[in-house]
Amino acid sequence: MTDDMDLVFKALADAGRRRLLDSLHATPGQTLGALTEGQQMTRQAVSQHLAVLEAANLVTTVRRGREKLHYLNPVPIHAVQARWIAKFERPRLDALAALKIKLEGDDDG
Amino acid sequence: MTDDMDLVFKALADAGRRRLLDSLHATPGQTLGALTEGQQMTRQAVSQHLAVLEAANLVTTVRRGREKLHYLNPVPIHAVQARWIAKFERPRLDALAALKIKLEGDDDG
DNA sequence: TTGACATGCAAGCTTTTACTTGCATATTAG
DNA sequence: CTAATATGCAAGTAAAAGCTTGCATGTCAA
Repeated sequence: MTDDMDLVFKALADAGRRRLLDSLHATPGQTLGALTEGQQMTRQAVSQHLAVLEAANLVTTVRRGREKLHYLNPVPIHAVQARWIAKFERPRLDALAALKIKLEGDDDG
Repeated sequence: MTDDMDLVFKALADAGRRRLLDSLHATPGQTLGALTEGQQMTRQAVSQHLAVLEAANLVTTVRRGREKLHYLNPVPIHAVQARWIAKFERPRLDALAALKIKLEGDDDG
């Protein structure tokens, strides 16, 4: 019984896939080839990661001839935030987290 | 190189572990035995899941004699929200997500 | 101390995940 | 048509995850 939320969580649980989402966030509509260039993976590996992201509905694609354009779909990420993360929020933590980010630098592996 | 964020994402990528967090959110300070009762897993399986959650700093423990009390630590969840999810937010989606939750019911598997 | 209770440790098994290699299909340009 | 380009499919391999079983350690109560 893998529901939709579970697919999203599992899709996000890989740094390579999160990097692909970052890349699509920065540059929407990239092809498989373009996405592969920014990664240290073969084209096939990237393709399989994209399939996972598509299954979780985090990425939507449009075919254009022999190319496949990839777009980030932020809705599932937002659903995770609204339906799951919000349950665990405590009011004050926003400010603390912001400070922590400032001190640490804002990168994600 | 698994950084802190990656441990958190991976820890959250399992429905059983998310249920444990839910349980600790509802009832803080539960022992391993108490947490096991609400799950369809053996004590050892729950113990191993809790170890993953502890490694990600999502759960903090206090020893009390022969018991070990478990507490949810919301800070890493908030860090994920603030440092990663926030990047993908689009202003209007909050209202839409709230409506979607209302229509679907608010459960997580 | 002794027995019951709560948790810890570790080996072994099964399933899933991540990745690679090799070939197939589809599209565009000349 | 033909060659180059862009992607798809599938089998195979290696590593990681999830779970179980069996025994060990530590604590409390009588």
